[in-house]
Amino acid sequence: MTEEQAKTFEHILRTHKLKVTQPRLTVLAKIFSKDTATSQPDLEKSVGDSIDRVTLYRVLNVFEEKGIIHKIFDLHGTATYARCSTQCTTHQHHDEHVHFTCAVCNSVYCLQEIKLPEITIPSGFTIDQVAVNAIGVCNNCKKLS
Amino acid sequence: MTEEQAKTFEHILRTHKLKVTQPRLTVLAKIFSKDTATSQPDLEKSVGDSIDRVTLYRVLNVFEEKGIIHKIFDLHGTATYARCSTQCTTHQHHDEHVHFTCAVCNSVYCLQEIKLPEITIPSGFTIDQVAVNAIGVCNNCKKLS
DNA sequence: TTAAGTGCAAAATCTTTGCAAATGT
DNA sequence: ACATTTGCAAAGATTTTGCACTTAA
Repeated sequence: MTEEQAKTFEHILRTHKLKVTQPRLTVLAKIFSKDTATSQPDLEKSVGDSIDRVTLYRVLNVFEEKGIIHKIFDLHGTATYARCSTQCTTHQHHDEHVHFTCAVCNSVYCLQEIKLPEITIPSGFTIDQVAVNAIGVCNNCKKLS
Repeated sequence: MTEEQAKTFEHILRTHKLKVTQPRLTVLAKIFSKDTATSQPDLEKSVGDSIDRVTLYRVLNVFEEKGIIHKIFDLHGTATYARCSTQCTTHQHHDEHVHFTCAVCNSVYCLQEIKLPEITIPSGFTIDQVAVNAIGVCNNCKKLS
């Protein structure tokens, strides 16, 4: 983690009235370093025993509550986490972007740049948000095959 | 379960080379009686101890493998199950319809009649299927509020 | 100083596996 | 009769809770 990154992460934490601690900085670095969502198991493996399993759960939960990250479930129902767009606030997520899940490597990509399709629903229903998950094979896995 | 329904369910099982057993008939009846997907916990509660928990898992898994039902994860990552459309075959699911998840009652509706939007993805990626999940408040919960 | 956060132990869930008994065909 | 399916017990995995110790502000 560079000096500059550390500054950024510290700022994120302070903005959300969270104390700056090592576990939190580590988790932020892991999640923000990738353009794909990171699964709980992957996070757990990558932090090793530098962070207690329970602490990891708590850090992820508080980040989600504060709107720093959001949770997406992959094809197997495993929780994965990705950074929120800037508009996210506590208890008010706006993750209205398309997710792409690779069926090979199971990575979840947040495709911010693609605009959401229009959905029409039956009368009597109201829509708060639309989650779109395209499932296929990603760039990376294509190359490998 | 009416005589006629029993016939239908027996036929479904035989078609997929599955033996006709009480647990399987019960689960089929539960899932097919609703237009919303049924969660594993709900199923478990509603069958009580007429079916062993382990058997329920196995029945759901074999139904999914055979393409009789499909699995959808709700907002909390809980597995829910709904009948497959007729085109589903073993290991070849075609659940390309829109799901609507009610944020109040957590029900998952399969909206077969609504056509899928077009999605464009980055180059190098290929799409196999698109899962759309509209999240909001359903008909039922609207009335109650 | 002190409220917030962490780590450990332990509990509560959720899901899978192995195997003997029961059951459908 | 015999392969399939079930139920129980037990293991494995995942997530939560309680509480004492530590640490950031």
